[in-house]
Amino acid sequence: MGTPRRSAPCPAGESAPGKIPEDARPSRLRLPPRRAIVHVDIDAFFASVEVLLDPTLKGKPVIVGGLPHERGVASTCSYEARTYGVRSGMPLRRCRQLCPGGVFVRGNHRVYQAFSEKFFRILRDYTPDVEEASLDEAYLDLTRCRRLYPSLGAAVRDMKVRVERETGLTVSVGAASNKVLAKLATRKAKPGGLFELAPGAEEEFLRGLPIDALPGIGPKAQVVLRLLNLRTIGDLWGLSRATLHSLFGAGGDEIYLQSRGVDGRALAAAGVPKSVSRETTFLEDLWDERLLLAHLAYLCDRLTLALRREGLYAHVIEVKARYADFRTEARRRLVLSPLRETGRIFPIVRDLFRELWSGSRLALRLVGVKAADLARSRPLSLFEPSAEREERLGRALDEVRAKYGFGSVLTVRERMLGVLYGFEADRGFVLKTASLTK
DNA sequence: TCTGGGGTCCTAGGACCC
DNA sequence: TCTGGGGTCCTAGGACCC
Repeated sequence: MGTPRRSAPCPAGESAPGKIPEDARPSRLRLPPRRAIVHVDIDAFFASVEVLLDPTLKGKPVIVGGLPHERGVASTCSYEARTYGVRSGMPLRRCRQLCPGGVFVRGNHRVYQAFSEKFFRILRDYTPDVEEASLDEAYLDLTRCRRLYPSLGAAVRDMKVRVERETGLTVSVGAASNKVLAKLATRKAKPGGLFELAPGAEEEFLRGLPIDALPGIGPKAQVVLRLLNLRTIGDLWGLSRATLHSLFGAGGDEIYLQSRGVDGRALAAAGVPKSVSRETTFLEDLWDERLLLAHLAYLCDRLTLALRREGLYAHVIEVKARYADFRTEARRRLVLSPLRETGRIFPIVRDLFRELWSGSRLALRLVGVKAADLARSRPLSLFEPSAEREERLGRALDEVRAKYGFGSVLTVRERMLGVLYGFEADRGFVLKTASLTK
């Protein structure tokens, strides 16, 4: 099996709070040094960037994710918006109800990406051991760098000041002996603070935290735990590992260990991604097969653009559909020779889509395509001239679209399928099959 | 409160092979 | 002939995270 998502039981290695479970007790003979893990999180990232781009938004409730009449949710909101009860993940229409004066923006991922790159460049000045947990979230392992810094605390404060000065964004920082404790420390530091969890203070720190603060406990697990009348992390200590395992499978073992502050995970190294996907939720449900296929062709083009940019080939192609009633189905196919050309991927997508959709013919609210089981290179023996031609076509399209926008040029396939772009002043070329009703 | 987009990992069942 | 057990691959779906 792959690397565990959360902590692997760490036999000898973790400094942990008082209630160390028997099966996770470190060996007495050789205690490795306590690790120095720092978690850094940009406060209200997307919304804060929007305020930097447009200073008149400062102090206003900013909600990033879309316009309030659109289908969608808030991906980030400013702290001002949070005072109205708005939260990330909340449907936009609900946000507007709670906060009618809110400033709604669609957001610009490319700009966020650029800020994120700057953020990580600064962090890497302090240690090479940096994990990119997301665009706005990082773990640093300063254990190996201890001797470089007279005081770890001073180094972390210096890093925080530099990030804030050079990006204009505020960050929250947590420091502890492992990842889960550092992340929980950051939660306490928010917004904009720094919290260092002192050795020996872990048990008291964890005891009173709400159960949903623990990574890995989502909405479903919360329902179960609430039925058991468990509200805090301390309450979890009363459950045996076997009980948690029977409730949540492998995730239950992680909950057992992490609720006790035990987490032996090393920082994840950047590597080949596992999958790349592109999907769209339509403004209104669609049932016209021609339009749906046209949109899938467009998504294939965006997908292969991403594959070419990252130098990746796919062994698995997947199509996803979400019905008007929100049920979601997917079909995938394993291909023997790895792909990244639209001309080869789209026929597979079309077949999978017809297989998927032929039965019910309910209207669809979403379609998506995914490339998985990715590899950096195509095996030499499978070289085929037609693939080479497709590849060149793809690269040429990338260049034109980089210059003039995605909708500036359509492939023959897209024309035949009826892909339709329009030009909108504020957004450039916009796919019209996705917004037929407006 | 009609519910995004881009990811990761886990689980379960069936096919297939020995 | 009336019946195995284990391992692995593949597919589909779901929980969770930001």
